[in-house]
Amino acid sequence: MKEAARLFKVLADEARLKTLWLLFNHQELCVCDIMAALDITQSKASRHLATLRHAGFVEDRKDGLWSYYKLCAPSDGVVGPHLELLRRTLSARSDSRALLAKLHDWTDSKQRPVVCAKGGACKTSRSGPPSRRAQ
Amino acid sequence: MKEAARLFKVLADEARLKTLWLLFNHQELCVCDIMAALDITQSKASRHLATLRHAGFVEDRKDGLWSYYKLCAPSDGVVGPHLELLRRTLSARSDSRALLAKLHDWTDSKQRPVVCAKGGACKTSRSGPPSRRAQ
DNA sequence: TGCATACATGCGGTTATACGAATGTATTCC
DNA sequence: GGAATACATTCGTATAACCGCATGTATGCA
Repeated sequence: MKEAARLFKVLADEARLKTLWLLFNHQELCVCDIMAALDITQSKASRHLATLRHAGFVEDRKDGLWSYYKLCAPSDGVVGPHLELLRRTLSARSDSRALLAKLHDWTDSKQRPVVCAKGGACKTSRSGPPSRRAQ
Repeated sequence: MKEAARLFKVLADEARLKTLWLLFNHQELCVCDIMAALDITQSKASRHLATLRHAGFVEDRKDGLWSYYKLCAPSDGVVGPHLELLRRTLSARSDSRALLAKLHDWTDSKQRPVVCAKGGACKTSRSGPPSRRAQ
């Protein structure tokens, strides 16, 4: 029962819900993707991702300088059903689609470093992972 | 999205989860029932019930001195599915059954004011609603 | 080797939450 | 009316959550 409350507490934050929603719709995302889509600072994105990771919602994978996050497999049966329900709940909302659109704008811009350099979304970085860069 | 976070925040408390669980299994309960089953103070029980009420999870009914709480009808479609999932999740847990047993011990004792007067569960009251009293 | 990048984390401040204790309110019973 | 009861609410406080800022760490690149 205490455990259930702990899990709900992790879900009780808008930034974390948005992050989960993005991960529902993408295989994996790096920290700068979350930063750009949610328009938040790097430390905030990193910390919320750490919270989700500690709670067993997501897992990370390091690749060079980048940390990629993705949803954990819904194995334990406690987190899984709630996430699935959350996914369906959010799917019907317009702000959810808007958030996805913002992420797509960002990932598109990552292909064109020039555009990104002029935009205000990226403060500390001006390009995505090397494998995704157009150059 | 912000609204979803707000609802999860209401669920992110053990006392409130326990209260909801008891209301899953009983048509309606008064504040002293929650106090006894959860072994918490009156102000704590009242406050958590108010939180659940403000969030639209439960509704209250006044009958003389007593306030009876029950679950709201799952009409809006946002709260309902999550509560149903919570209900099923908690059903499988042993501590959930223990909590129900504790409530039943209390309601039984309400039929015998003498037993309740000796117990430590009720601090400010020594009997249940008049309609349920054995005398 | 030196610098830039991507991310994690420690620190201090602010805000939100939870709590017990006490008080307030409405009701019932004598 | 007065006491007792059931509950709500206020108040002060302790704790936790969240955040920006700064720094630390590891990696990649010239």
